[in-house]
Amino acid sequence: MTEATRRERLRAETEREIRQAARALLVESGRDAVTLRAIARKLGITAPALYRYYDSHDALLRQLCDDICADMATALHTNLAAETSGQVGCKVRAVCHAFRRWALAHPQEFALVFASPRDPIGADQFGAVFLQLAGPLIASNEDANHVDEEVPEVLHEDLVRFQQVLRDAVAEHGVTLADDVLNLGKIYHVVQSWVRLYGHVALEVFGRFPFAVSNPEPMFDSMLDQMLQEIGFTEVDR
Amino acid sequence: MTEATRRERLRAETEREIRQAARALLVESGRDAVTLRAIARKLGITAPALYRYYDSHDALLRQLCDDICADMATALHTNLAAETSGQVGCKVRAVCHAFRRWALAHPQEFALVFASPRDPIGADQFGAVFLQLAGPLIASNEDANHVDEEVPEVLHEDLVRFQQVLRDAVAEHGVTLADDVLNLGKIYHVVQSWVRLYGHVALEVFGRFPFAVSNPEPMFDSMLDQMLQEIGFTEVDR
DNA sequence: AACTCTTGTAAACACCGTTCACTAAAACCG
DNA sequence: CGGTTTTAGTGAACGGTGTTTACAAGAGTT
Repeated sequence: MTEATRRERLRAETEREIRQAARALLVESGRDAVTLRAIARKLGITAPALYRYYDSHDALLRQLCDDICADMATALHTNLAAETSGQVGCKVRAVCHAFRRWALAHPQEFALVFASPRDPIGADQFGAVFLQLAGPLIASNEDANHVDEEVPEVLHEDLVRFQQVLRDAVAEHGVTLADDVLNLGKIYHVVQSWVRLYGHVALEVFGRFPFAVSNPEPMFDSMLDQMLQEIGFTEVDR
Repeated sequence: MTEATRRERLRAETEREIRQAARALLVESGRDAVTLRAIARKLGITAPALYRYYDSHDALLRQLCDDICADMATALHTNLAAETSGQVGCKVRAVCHAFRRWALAHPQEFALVFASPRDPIGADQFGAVFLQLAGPLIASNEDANHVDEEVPEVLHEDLVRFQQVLRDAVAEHGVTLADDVLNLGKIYHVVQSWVRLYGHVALEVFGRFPFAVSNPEPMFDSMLDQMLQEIGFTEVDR
C-alpha cells in the first residue's frame, strides 16, 4: 500500500512538523520569531538536526513562503469555486474579496511573502498565483471592448510578454485561446487592476492609509466597482 | 556663539554619527544588518554605550524610520520646488515621479518604513508626509468638477475625517480653504490615487509584478495620466 | 553479523540585545 | 582652587541566535 519506506515516511512526517512549527511561530510572533532553535524546541529536537532537512535558515524561510503561497492559492480557488453564479464579474469580485480577506487574516504571512525588497524570497510566486486565477477569468469575459490602440506603444512589448504568460496559465487548464480574446487592452487593464488591488490590500494590512479608515470594506468595494467597470464587466449587480 | 556646552555638542555629534552609521548599514546590507554592535563598531565604541542614546534597538530603528521619512519629505519638496511650471497637474506629476524615483533608489529604506505589519514602527509618518504635499496641491486645483454625490454614502464619514486632516495640513502652510475647494469627490480621488501610486511603486520596488517588466516607467506614466485625468487635471501636456 | 546510511546529539564559535558594576573625565559648585 | 556630581564609555556577563564539527545510535542492506 504505502509505497514509501518506513524511513521515508518518518522523514516526511518530520518535515511536515517543521513547516507547521515554522508557520505557527510566524503567525504567533512574526518573522523574527521563526528561529531554528524555536522550531526545534517545538519538535523536541535540537537545532542542528534541522540541517538534515534544510540547508540554512534562509532556505527554510523560502520553503515557508512557498507553503504560504500554496495555501493562499487554495483559499482563493475555494472561494472562486463557491461563487456559482455564471457571471464572470461576480467571480472576479469574489476572488478579489478573498484575496483581501486572506491578507487581513494573515498579516504576517502577507508581509513575509510580499514586502521583502527583491529578495529571492517569495519572488514571483505570489503574483503568479493570483494571475493564474485572473487569466481564465479575464479570458472568459467575452464582452470586453478594448482595442490594442488604447495602450501606449512603449508598453506593447512588455504586455505581449505578459499576454504569453497568461496564455500559458490558461493553457495549463487545457484551454487554448483565440488571439483576440486576450488583447493588449484587456491585459493592460489587468495589470492596472493588480496595481490597485495590491495597493489597497497592502495599505490596509500595513495600516498605511493616510488617515484612520473606520470601515475599509466599502472603500474596497467601491474600488472594485470602478476596476471591474474599467476592465469591461458591464454587469454591476453584486 | 555656540549656545550649547561642549558636552552637548559632543553628544549631538555622536548621535548624528549613530544615525549615519545605522543608515549606512541599512542601505548596504538590509534591515537585519542594523545591529547595535555593528553600529558601535563603526563608531569605534562598544555596544552598551549606545544605550546612553537610545533605550533599545527598537527605539533606534524607530528613530531611523523618522530620519528616513524626513529625508524623503525633503527630497519630495525639493523636486516639487524644481517644478516651476504654474500648472498644478505638472506639480502633482513631479511629486509622484519623485516618490517613485526615491523608492527605487532607496529600496531598503522603503521596505523598512512601509512594509511592517501594524508595527508601531514608521506608522502614520509616511502617508502623512506624502499627503502634506498632496493637500495644498489638490486644494490649488480649482477646476475640478467633482461633486459629493459621486462617492458612496458609506464612505462619507471617513472621507470627512480625512478632509479635516488635509485641511489641517494646508492650514499649517498658512492657508485656510473654502468648504467647496476640498469637496468629498476630490478627497475620494486622492485616496484612490494614493492606492494606485503606492501599489505601483511597491510592486516595482519589491519586484512583485506578475511578469518581467523591462521598462516600468512608461507604465507608471500611463497610470499617472489616467490618475490625473480622473482627479480632474484637464491639462495633460507633460 | 557486518556494514552503510540516516538522523539525531553535544560542544563549540561567533554574533546578537541587554544589564550591571565600574572608571575616567567633564561640569558644576562652594 | 578643591570637592562633588553628572555623564559617556568600558568590560564582563546572561541568554539568545545561525552554523559547523565530531560523534553516537538506530534503520536498512547485504
